[in-house]
Amino acid sequence: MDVDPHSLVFGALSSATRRRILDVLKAQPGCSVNDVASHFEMSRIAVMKHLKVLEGAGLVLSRKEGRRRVLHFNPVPIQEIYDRWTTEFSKHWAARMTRVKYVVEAQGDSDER
Amino acid sequence: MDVDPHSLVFGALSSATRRRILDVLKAQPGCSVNDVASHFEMSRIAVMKHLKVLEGAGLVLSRKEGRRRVLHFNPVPIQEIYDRWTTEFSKHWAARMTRVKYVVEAQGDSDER
DNA sequence: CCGACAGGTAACATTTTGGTTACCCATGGA
DNA sequence: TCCATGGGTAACCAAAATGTTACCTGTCGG
Repeated sequence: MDVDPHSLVFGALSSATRRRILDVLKAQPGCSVNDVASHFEMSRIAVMKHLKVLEGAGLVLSRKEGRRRVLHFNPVPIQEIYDRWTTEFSKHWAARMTRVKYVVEAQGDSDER
Repeated sequence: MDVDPHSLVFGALSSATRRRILDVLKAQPGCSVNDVASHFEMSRIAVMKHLKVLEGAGLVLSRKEGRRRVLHFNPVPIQEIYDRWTTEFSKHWAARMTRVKYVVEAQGDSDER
């Protein structure tokens, strides 16, 4: 995994567990680390590490409140990737569909992997 | 990294190298493995492994043509994630911006990471 | 004040990732 | 035919990711 923001966000989202954590934070904004951990089988420490990855990608915002850490989902990084990739891929989408269809058909008899 | 399609696509995109490979395939559709490898410092084998990851995520389509392997970028998996996440996050975006702003301001004095 | 509770660190084990070199196979051109 | 070219596999290695347990720190409630 690299250091640029894109890689951090994609890397964070590449784990089903972390995406589930985001779901929890969306459903219960402002909840604590233990609140999140209670939804998973793994140890609280493992959840904390996932939270650190998510926070490093900017997908989670947190602050200490007394002895609790208050967690919030932050959609902004996703929105940013969204905006960039829309403009970048929009020219490929409709235009490419025919080509992709051709490729898929043409490889019908080839070796798959 | 898990096995579900989402994780595969996000995982594939989490590497700047692999995103650059996609750029090459977008610019030179139908090019060969060596064509791609010529754009990078690393060995051809390393590039092939990246291509395998991309193909596993459905982002690259390939077929054998003589002794060459012909490569194409496939935007469909990104489009699918796009569609799903649009509907899933759209309710959070505009609505959340005020909350996020609040959170950011409120944590102004807290520890950052 | 003191114990329970929430969180954080450290050290460790295991698995996955990302790269290498060495070697093999197939094909296409002279 | 024969060899250069493109591709593929195997074995190996270092580093990073992902989980664990053990232990420490700070804060809230009684």
